[in-house]
Amino acid sequence: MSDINHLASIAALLGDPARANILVALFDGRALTAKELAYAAHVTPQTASGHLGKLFEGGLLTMEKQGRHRYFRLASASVAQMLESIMAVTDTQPPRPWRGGEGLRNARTCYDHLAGRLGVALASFLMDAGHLVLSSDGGEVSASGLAFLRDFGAEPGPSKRVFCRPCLDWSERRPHLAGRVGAALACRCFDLGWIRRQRDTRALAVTAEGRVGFQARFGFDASFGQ
Amino acid sequence: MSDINHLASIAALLGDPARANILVALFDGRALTAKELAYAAHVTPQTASGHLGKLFEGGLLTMEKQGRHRYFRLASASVAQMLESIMAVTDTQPPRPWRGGEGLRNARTCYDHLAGRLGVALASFLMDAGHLVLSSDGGEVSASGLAFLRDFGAEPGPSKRVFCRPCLDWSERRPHLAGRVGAALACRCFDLGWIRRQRDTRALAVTAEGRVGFQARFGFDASFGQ
DNA sequence: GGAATGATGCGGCCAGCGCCGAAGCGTTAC
DNA sequence: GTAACGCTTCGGCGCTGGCCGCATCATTCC
Repeated sequence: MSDINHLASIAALLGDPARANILVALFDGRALTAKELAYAAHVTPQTASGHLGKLFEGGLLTMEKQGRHRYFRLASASVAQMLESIMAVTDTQPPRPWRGGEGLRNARTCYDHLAGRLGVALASFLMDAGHLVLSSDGGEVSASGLAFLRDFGAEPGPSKRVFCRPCLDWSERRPHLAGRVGAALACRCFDLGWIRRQRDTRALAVTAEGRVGFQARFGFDASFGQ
Repeated sequence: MSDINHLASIAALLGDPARANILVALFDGRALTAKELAYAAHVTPQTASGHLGKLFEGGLLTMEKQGRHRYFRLASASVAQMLESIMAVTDTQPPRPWRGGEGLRNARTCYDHLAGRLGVALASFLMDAGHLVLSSDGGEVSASGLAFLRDFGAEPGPSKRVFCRPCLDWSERRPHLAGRVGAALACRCFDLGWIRRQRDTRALAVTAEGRVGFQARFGFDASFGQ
């Protein structure tokens, strides 16, 4: 009883377009200020402030003050996964024409890991090389995969068995690599300067070093025909 | 742009208490009539009809006419997973006192698999016996586990590698067994008559045969102290 | 055919909520 | 100190949307 109302109240928070825009803007895991989020949601700062208060109250966001700025970010990975699962539903629906930018299709972040053609290409390479097994239900990194990741500088952690969470890509409709392994891989690619975030979009830019690096290490052309 | 509005519209569908009640009532995968759902949502049939129309229009439900009845069920497993992930968020939040029935804590269905103490106990047995490895990120059935399941009559499918999706239990806070394997296991337990659905609740009843069977096969007491 | 039942359509009521303008508070910059 | 900036609170407007009573249609039972 009470928890169903709680479910509904959480969902109602996501149900307003302005708040949905705010959450999606934060979906890549960054922390943004109230003003930036107001811009992202296409509302005035006052209105955004109200929404942010509700989202914070609802436990979906965390906030930290820094001088006269307030930085907001998603409260946890489970919030990101919730957004992900809703996007999965919006996508399994009538094949509505996708009018988003081509940049988002190529490469984007999905909270803490990589998605789009880049994410799928990475996962494909690892699978083809026998480093990874992935299905819709789960996945696992092999011994050779663990060595490969370690050599690449993306050690996923100390646990003996390294499972991964697959994440169905809404643009490519193929699973890509999420979970600890996906996060470590994405983090390393940022560190190497292979990919860079862009302003005002979740789309990622593959740098010149990145194109060379992905070709050399992972054997695919990260320009995706551009 | 357009897909964010779509996300918001889906979330708005879940954001109304009456619709949330309808979806949760359908969460165990059964098909229910419009009247039953009106009762579950605590609204009149007219109101429920409106809600069902919206949910159907939004692609969250499927409907089939049978005589003068209309049976509704969740449109897909991805809808169930969406609900699951929202429940996960509602639960990772302030440790609000749980006022639900004790029956639900013991055994319930989670769309197509088993949850509650029963679900966790099953997963624990399989893990202790070396039949299953499960973490928060993923899981896998071992060769011995595959043989065990086959012998039990719950063959999960022909694929060489059998991964499982873990599902964080909101009452036990431990992962239990979802995905194809979880569904096959639950299905077999129903077939054997070990568990039975109850009216007007997602809670399951463990039958006398079930208590004997779970004790013999899985080595735990399925009465859970009752 | 007639009555009962399940489901839907319509009209009207009303609460709730999103929105912005104006004003207030706190911090930073000069 | 003064000004600029970021953010929040308050108040009022306007509209969406949930709810039910009543009526209608379709199906089944007798």
